[in-house]
Amino acid sequence: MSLKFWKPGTAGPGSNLDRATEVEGNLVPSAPLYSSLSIQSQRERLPIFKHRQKLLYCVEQFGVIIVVGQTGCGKTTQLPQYLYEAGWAAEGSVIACTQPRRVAATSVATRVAAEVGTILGDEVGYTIRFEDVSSKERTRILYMTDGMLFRETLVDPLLSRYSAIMIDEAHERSVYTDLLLGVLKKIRRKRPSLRLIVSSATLDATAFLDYFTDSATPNDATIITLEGRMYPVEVAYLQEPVPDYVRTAAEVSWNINLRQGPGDILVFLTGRDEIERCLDELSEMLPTLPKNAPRLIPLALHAGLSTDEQLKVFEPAERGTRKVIVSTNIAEASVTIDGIKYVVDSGYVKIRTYNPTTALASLSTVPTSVASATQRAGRAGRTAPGVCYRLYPQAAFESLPYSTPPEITRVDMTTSILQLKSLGIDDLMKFEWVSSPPAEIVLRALEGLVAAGMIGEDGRLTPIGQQVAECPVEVGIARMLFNSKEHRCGEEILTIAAMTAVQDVFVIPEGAQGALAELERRKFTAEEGDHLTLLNAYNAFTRYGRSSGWCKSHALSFRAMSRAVSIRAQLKKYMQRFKLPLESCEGDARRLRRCLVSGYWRNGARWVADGTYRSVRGNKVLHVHPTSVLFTRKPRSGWVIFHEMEETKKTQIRILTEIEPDWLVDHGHKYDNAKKGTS
DNA sequence: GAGCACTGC
Repeated sequence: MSLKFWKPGTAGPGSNLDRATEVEGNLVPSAPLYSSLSIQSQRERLPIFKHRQKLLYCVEQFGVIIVVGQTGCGKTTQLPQYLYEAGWAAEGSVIACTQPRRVAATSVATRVAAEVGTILGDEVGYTIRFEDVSSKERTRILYMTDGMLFRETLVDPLLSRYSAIMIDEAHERSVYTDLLLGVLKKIRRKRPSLRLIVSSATLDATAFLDYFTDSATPNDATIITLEGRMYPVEVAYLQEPVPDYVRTAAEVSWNINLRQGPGDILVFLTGRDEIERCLDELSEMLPTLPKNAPRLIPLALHAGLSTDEQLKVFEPAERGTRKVIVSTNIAEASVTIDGIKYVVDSGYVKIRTYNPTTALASLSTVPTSVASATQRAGRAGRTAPGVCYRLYPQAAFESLPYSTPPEITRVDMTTSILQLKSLGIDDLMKFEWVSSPPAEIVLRALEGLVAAGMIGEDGRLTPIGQQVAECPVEVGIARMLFNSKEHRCGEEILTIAAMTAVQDVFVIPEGAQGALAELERRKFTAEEGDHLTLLNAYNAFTRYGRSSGWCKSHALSFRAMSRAVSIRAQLKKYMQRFKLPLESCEGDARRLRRCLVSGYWRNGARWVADGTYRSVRGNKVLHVHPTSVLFTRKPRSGWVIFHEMEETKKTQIRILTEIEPDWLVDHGHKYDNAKKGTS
């Protein structure tokens, strides 16, 4: 092991030597809130406090304020309170603060309610999907997910109950952040009294300033930079690139353990596979660990783990031991672990991209960005000065893109465009995007919406399109829900819709446990395919008391199943609102499958002799995903519809159900006639 | 015969 690092000196975010106190989206609840200091003096010690007057002045003078601040400056908890104290929530108006993640919205709201001295849900509350802990009359500061606020624009296009809206973590550029910013710019033209605060952790924030500054509003926006509260992080690069960063990551972690002082290690890799390989490498080396070295505790962290397994990474390392947490990108922003002193960064990340020509989503491993590498390094400096080892040469760092392309430029836009149309934004090319999605993606989405009958030839929403836009599901699934009336199977379709919306229902552990899990899963297997298998699993879950113990013994994810229950309850309300009957098909699987075809008819495929399928549209070679109950079996009719298609090493289809080819032909005719205007 | 970055409504 002769890896040579050199250190170009201290870099990374911030360098203020004070303990970070900003609450973030932790999996674990934050430590006890206050010790001896009063709430007021705690608040006054935050770095943001000395900018209070300036911030309030800017909110008076400008319509849009871009706030650049590192983690720990207190912007998320303090800014809404400053506005509140200055009277921005007078006369029943509300100050909103959006977060990209649910945990962040709830934990920050809890913290702020304590600071304000109110019960959560009273003056300070939060709104996330399935949970509204706020009062329409009394809540003045409302934390919410950005998706929730975007949804609110569908009901109240001017967001008239808000006096000020803070879009937090805007640098993450989630689809909803981008849609919201676009809509908010439009709203501010009609309602200039609304104040907008865009908060971002990176210096890239000038892009937001440019976005809100144009000839129509030349002096409307300003930018304020706040200092963070982070310890310095030293950055070291490899002198030469390495062929296998997984192996190198294990070796570097090993050397840190031998040569460096106390502190846990956080390793960034791209996926579960790499994480397991890295942990294997470390385990193989463990027997050779010198007696005087700290004992290494290797731990995995990725979204596929159960809550229990994820919580393990938060347990403090015992004396004489050191944790090595090998993680996906989940530890970059979603999960914060204290006590990390060393970060090992592979420099790669897996991102989803969407190819509108083939309508294929794919997952590919790409180099990270400068912004993301900086964020990763910062994970070493939360509680003490740290070191970040980048497993690539400095020259490679310098050639990285500044930031990862925003999500909106690389995902299927069907649902987003339906929602924008519902907001009355008919000319999508005139919509002021922060970053424009590629024209091909927009066109592809429009074409799909026309084919599904959501948009008419005039480019406007059809009556059913208007209703579907309100449903929080994909368009195909919504069509299926609406068509269940005709097929008299609303009860079952509702369950299937909910189950397809959650991923990773079946838990498959490694090794022998995995084989046992496979046997458990077979108990739910329906001959017709995966949709009915999911239906069986859901019905069994509710029949046996919705318990986590039952899930564990049947290889099901309790988290996923509980989510399905919530989604089903939510969708049920929409079905009732749209007067869709909740009839049961009474075990008539044929009716159920016909209804599935009515939603998924564009996703038809035909079995061929080598065990693969050919797509009806495009004759593409499709491989069945190994989780499918049809993975090993030829469907009797030779035809299936599938829920989704994704490109990994091969093009795979997930969640399949056997159908009769005539049913597809039926829908083809209907579509054709609709296009010709004869039906 | 074999696989899944991360969110969100």
